[in-house]
Amino acid sequence: MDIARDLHIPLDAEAAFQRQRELARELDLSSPTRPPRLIGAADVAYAKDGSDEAYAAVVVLERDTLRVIDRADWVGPPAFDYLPGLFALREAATLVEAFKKLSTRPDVVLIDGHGIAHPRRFGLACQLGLTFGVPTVGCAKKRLCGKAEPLGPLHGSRARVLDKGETIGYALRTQDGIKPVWVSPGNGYDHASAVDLIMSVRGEYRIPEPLRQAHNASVELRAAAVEANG
DNA sequence: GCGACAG
DNA sequence: ATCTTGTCGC
Repeated sequence: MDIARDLHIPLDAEAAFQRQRELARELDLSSPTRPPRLIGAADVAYAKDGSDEAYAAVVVLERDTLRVIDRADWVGPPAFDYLPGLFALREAATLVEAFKKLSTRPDVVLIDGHGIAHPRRFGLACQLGLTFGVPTVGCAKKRLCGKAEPLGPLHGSRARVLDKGETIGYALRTQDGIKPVWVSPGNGYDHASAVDLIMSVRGEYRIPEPLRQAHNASVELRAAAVEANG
Protein backbone atom coordinates (compact mmCIF):
# COMPACT_ATOMS: atom_id res chain seq x y z
CA MET A 1 0.00 0.00 0.00
CA ASP A 2 2.31 2.75 -1.23
CA ILE A 3 0.01 5.56 -2.24
CA ALA A 4 1.37 7.95 0.37
CA ARG A 5 1.23 11.53 -0.87
CA ASP A 6 3.99 13.94 0.08
CA LEU A 7 2.40 16.96 1.75
CA HIS A 8 5.66 18.93 1.94
CA ILE A 9 5.38 19.96 5.55
CA PRO A 10 8.37 22.14 6.43
CA LEU A 11 10.25 21.34 9.62
CA ASP A 12 10.36 25.02 10.56
CA ALA A 13 7.60 25.62 13.09
CA GLU A 14 6.25 28.89 11.70
CA ALA A 15 6.33 27.62 8.12
CA ALA A 16 4.64 24.41 9.24
CA PHE A 17 1.83 26.45 10.85
CA GLN A 18 1.24 28.19 7.54
CA ARG A 19 1.28 24.92 5.62
CA GLN A 20 -1.29 23.50 8.02
CA ARG A 21 -3.62 26.41 7.25
CA GLU A 22 -3.20 25.77 3.53
CA LEU A 23 -3.77 22.04 3.77
CA ALA A 24 -6.83 22.51 5.97
CA ARG A 25 -8.61 23.95 2.93
CA GLU A 26 -8.11 20.69 1.07
CA LEU A 27 -10.02 18.63 3.61
CA ASP A 28 -13.25 16.88 2.69
CA LEU A 29 -15.58 17.09 5.67
CA SER A 30 -18.62 15.55 4.04
CA SER A 31 -20.20 12.30 5.19
CA PRO A 32 -18.61 9.08 3.91
CA THR A 33 -20.23 7.55 0.85
CA ARG A 34 -20.41 3.99 2.14
CA PRO A 35 -20.54 2.46 5.62
CA PRO A 36 -17.11 1.21 6.70
CA ARG A 37 -16.48 -2.53 7.05
CA LEU A 38 -12.74 -2.54 7.71
CA ILE A 39 -11.61 -0.18 10.48
CA GLY A 40 -7.95 0.75 10.77
CA ALA A 41 -6.25 2.31 13.79
CA ALA A 42 -2.81 3.81 14.32
CA ASP A 43 -0.71 4.50 17.40
CA VAL A 44 2.94 5.02 18.35
CA ALA A 45 4.87 4.02 21.47
CA TYR A 46 8.26 5.41 22.46
CA ALA A 47 11.35 3.96 24.07
CA LYS A 48 11.26 4.03 27.86
CA ASP A 49 14.94 4.91 28.13
CA GLY A 50 16.23 8.10 26.57
CA SER A 51 16.85 6.48 23.18
CA ASP A 52 15.21 8.23 20.24
CA GLU A 53 13.13 5.31 19.03
CA ALA A 54 9.50 5.23 17.93
CA TYR A 55 7.37 2.09 17.55
CA ALA A 56 4.56 2.70 15.08
CA ALA A 57 1.72 0.23 14.63
CA VAL A 58 -1.30 0.12 12.37
CA VAL A 59 -4.01 -2.52 12.71
CA VAL A 60 -7.14 -3.35 10.72
CA LEU A 61 -10.28 -4.77 12.34
CA GLU A 62 -13.53 -6.08 10.97
CA ARG A 63 -16.22 -3.83 12.29
CA ASP A 64 -18.76 -6.60 12.75
CA THR A 65 -16.50 -8.77 14.91
CA LEU A 66 -13.91 -6.26 16.15
CA ARG A 67 -11.29 -8.87 15.26
CA VAL A 68 -7.84 -7.83 14.04
CA ILE A 69 -7.34 -9.10 10.48
CA ASP A 70 -4.17 -7.24 9.53
CA ARG A 71 -1.31 -5.34 11.12
CA ALA A 72 1.87 -3.59 10.13
CA ASP A 73 4.59 -1.69 11.96
CA TRP A 74 7.72 0.40 11.64
CA VAL A 75 10.53 1.17 14.08
CA GLY A 76 12.82 4.17 13.80
CA PRO A 77 13.62 7.60 15.18
CA PRO A 78 10.96 10.32 15.16
CA ALA A 79 11.82 13.33 13.01
CA PHE A 80 10.88 16.05 15.47
CA ASP A 81 10.37 16.80 19.13
CA TYR A 82 6.81 16.99 20.34
CA LEU A 83 5.21 20.42 20.20
CA PRO A 84 1.47 21.00 20.81
CA GLY A 85 -0.12 21.72 17.44
CA LEU A 86 2.79 20.16 15.56
CA PHE A 87 2.27 16.63 16.76
CA ALA A 88 2.19 15.38 13.16
CA LEU A 89 5.74 16.56 12.58
CA ARG A 90 6.82 14.00 15.12
CA GLU A 91 4.42 11.14 14.52
CA ALA A 92 3.14 11.20 10.91
CA ALA A 93 6.23 9.89 9.13
CA THR A 94 6.49 6.84 11.37
CA LEU A 95 2.82 5.95 10.82
CA VAL A 96 3.07 6.46 7.07
CA GLU A 97 5.86 3.88 6.89
CA ALA A 98 3.80 1.37 8.85
CA PHE A 99 0.67 2.09 6.83
CA LYS A 100 2.49 1.45 3.55
CA LYS A 101 3.28 -2.09 4.69
CA LEU A 102 -0.37 -2.96 5.23
CA SER A 103 -1.73 -5.62 2.88
CA THR A 104 -5.33 -4.58 3.53
CA ARG A 105 -6.97 -1.29 2.65
CA PRO A 106 -9.19 -0.11 5.52
CA ASP A 107 -12.31 1.94 4.80
CA VAL A 108 -11.37 4.40 7.54
CA VAL A 109 -8.45 4.80 9.95
CA LEU A 110 -8.83 5.91 13.58
CA ILE A 111 -5.99 8.11 14.77
CA ASP A 112 -4.74 8.60 18.33
CA GLY A 113 -4.93 12.39 18.24
CA HIS A 114 -7.13 15.19 16.92
CA GLY A 115 -8.54 15.83 13.49
CA ILE A 116 -9.88 19.33 12.88
CA ALA A 117 -10.17 19.96 16.64
CA HIS A 118 -6.88 21.78 16.26
CA PRO A 119 -5.81 25.44 16.43
CA ARG A 120 -5.39 25.56 12.64
CA ARG A 121 -7.96 22.84 11.95
CA PHE A 122 -5.30 20.42 10.80
CA GLY A 123 -4.41 17.82 13.39
CA LEU A 124 -2.55 14.55 12.90
CA ALA A 125 -5.68 12.74 11.67
CA CYS A 126 -6.14 15.34 8.92
CA GLN A 127 -2.56 15.08 7.76
CA LEU A 128 -2.65 11.29 7.69
CA GLY A 129 -5.98 11.36 5.87
CA LEU A 130 -4.51 13.37 3.02
CA THR A 131 -1.26 11.41 3.06
CA PHE A 132 -2.86 7.98 3.14
CA GLY A 133 -5.59 8.86 0.70
CA VAL A 134 -7.98 7.09 3.07
CA PRO A 135 -10.69 8.57 5.32
CA THR A 136 -9.57 9.24 8.89
CA VAL A 137 -11.15 10.15 12.22
CA GLY A 138 -9.29 11.68 15.15
CA CYS A 139 -9.92 10.28 18.63
CA ALA A 140 -7.83 11.98 21.33
CA LYS A 141 -7.69 11.33 25.05
CA LYS A 142 -7.32 15.01 25.91
CA ARG A 143 -8.56 18.34 24.62
CA LEU A 144 -6.19 20.51 22.63
CA CYS A 145 -8.27 23.63 22.03
CA GLY A 146 -11.86 24.78 22.21
CA LYS A 147 -14.44 24.44 24.95
CA ALA A 148 -16.87 21.56 25.45
CA GLU A 149 -20.45 22.06 26.53
CA PRO A 150 -21.60 19.95 29.51
CA LEU A 151 -22.33 16.29 28.72
CA GLY A 152 -24.33 13.57 30.42
CA PRO A 153 -22.81 10.75 32.50
CA LEU A 154 -23.88 7.79 30.35
CA HIS A 155 -22.19 6.19 27.36
CA GLY A 156 -23.28 7.79 24.14
CA SER A 157 -23.50 11.22 25.74
CA ARG A 158 -21.81 13.83 23.62
CA ALA A 159 -21.19 17.56 23.63
CA ARG A 160 -20.01 19.90 20.94
CA VAL A 161 -16.54 21.37 21.21
CA LEU A 162 -16.59 25.02 20.19
CA ASP A 163 -13.64 27.16 19.22
CA LYS A 164 -14.06 30.73 18.04
CA GLY A 165 -17.74 30.10 17.47
CA GLU A 166 -17.15 27.04 15.34
CA THR A 167 -17.92 23.37 16.04
CA ILE A 168 -14.58 21.59 15.80
CA GLY A 169 -15.44 18.23 17.35
CA TYR A 170 -17.29 16.35 20.07
CA ALA A 171 -16.53 15.19 23.58
CA LEU A 172 -17.94 11.65 23.59
CA ARG A 173 -18.57 9.36 26.54
CA THR A 174 -17.74 5.81 25.39
CA GLN A 175 -18.62 4.16 28.73
CA ASP A 176 -20.84 5.10 31.68
CA GLY A 177 -19.16 7.42 34.17
CA ILE A 178 -15.85 7.46 32.28
CA LYS A 179 -13.95 10.49 31.02
CA PRO A 180 -14.94 11.34 27.45
CA VAL A 181 -12.75 10.99 24.37
CA TRP A 182 -12.39 13.83 21.89
CA VAL A 183 -13.64 13.02 18.40
CA SER A 184 -13.18 15.08 15.25
CA PRO A 185 -13.05 14.42 11.51
CA GLY A 186 -9.68 13.91 9.92
CA ASN A 187 -10.63 13.70 6.26
CA GLY A 188 -13.57 12.22 4.40
CA TYR A 189 -15.83 12.37 7.45
CA ASP A 190 -18.32 14.73 9.03
CA HIS A 191 -18.87 15.24 12.77
CA ALA A 192 -21.96 13.05 13.11
CA SER A 193 -20.49 10.14 11.14
CA ALA A 194 -17.26 10.36 13.13
CA VAL A 195 -19.12 10.13 16.43
CA ASP A 196 -21.30 7.29 15.13
CA LEU A 197 -18.24 5.39 14.00
CA ILE A 198 -16.50 5.66 17.37
CA MET A 199 -19.62 4.51 19.16
CA SER A 200 -19.97 1.53 16.83
CA VAL A 201 -16.49 0.26 17.72
CA ARG A 202 -16.27 1.47 21.32
CA GLY A 203 -15.93 -2.04 22.77
CA GLU A 204 -15.69 -2.33 26.55
CA TYR A 205 -13.14 0.32 27.49
CA ARG A 206 -12.77 4.07 27.30
CA ILE A 207 -10.51 3.80 24.27
CA PRO A 208 -12.37 2.40 21.23
CA GLU A 209 -11.35 -1.17 20.46
CA PRO A 210 -9.40 -0.49 17.23
CA LEU A 211 -7.25 2.15 18.93
CA ARG A 212 -6.80 -0.07 21.94
CA GLN A 213 -5.51 -2.81 19.67
CA ALA A 214 -3.19 -0.37 17.90
CA HIS A 215 -1.85 0.79 21.26
CA ASN A 216 -1.27 -2.78 22.39
CA ALA A 217 0.49 -3.56 19.13
CA SER A 218 2.90 -0.62 19.49
CA VAL A 219 3.70 -1.53 23.10
CA GLU A 220 4.28 -5.16 22.14
CA LEU A 221 6.52 -4.02 19.32
CA ARG A 222 8.64 -2.13 21.83
CA ALA A 223 8.77 -5.13 24.12
CA ALA A 224 9.94 -7.30 21.22
CA ALA A 225 12.68 -4.78 20.41
CA VAL A 226 13.90 -4.80 24.00
CA GLU A 227 13.89 -8.58 23.85
CA ALA A 228 16.02 -8.60 20.71
CA ASN A 229 18.42 -5.81 21.62
CA GLY A 230 19.03 -4.15 24.99
C1' DG B 1 1.11 39.35 31.77
C1' DC B 2 -0.88 34.57 32.96
C1' DG B 3 -2.34 30.01 31.79
C1' DA B 4 -3.03 26.20 28.30
C1' DC B 5 -0.83 23.12 25.53
C1' DA B 6 -3.06 16.04 21.07
C1' DG B 7 1.35 12.51 22.16
C1' DA C 1 4.53 10.01 25.27
C1' DT C 2 7.15 7.95 29.85
C1' DC C 3 8.28 7.71 35.00
C1' DT C 4 6.52 7.47 39.65
C1' DT C 5 3.84 5.67 44.63
C1' DG C 6 0.08 4.68 46.40
C1' DT C 7 -4.98 3.76 46.49
C1' DC C 8 -9.40 1.98 45.33
C1' DG C 9 -12.23 -1.65 43.36
C1' DC C 10 -13.63 -5.86 40.77
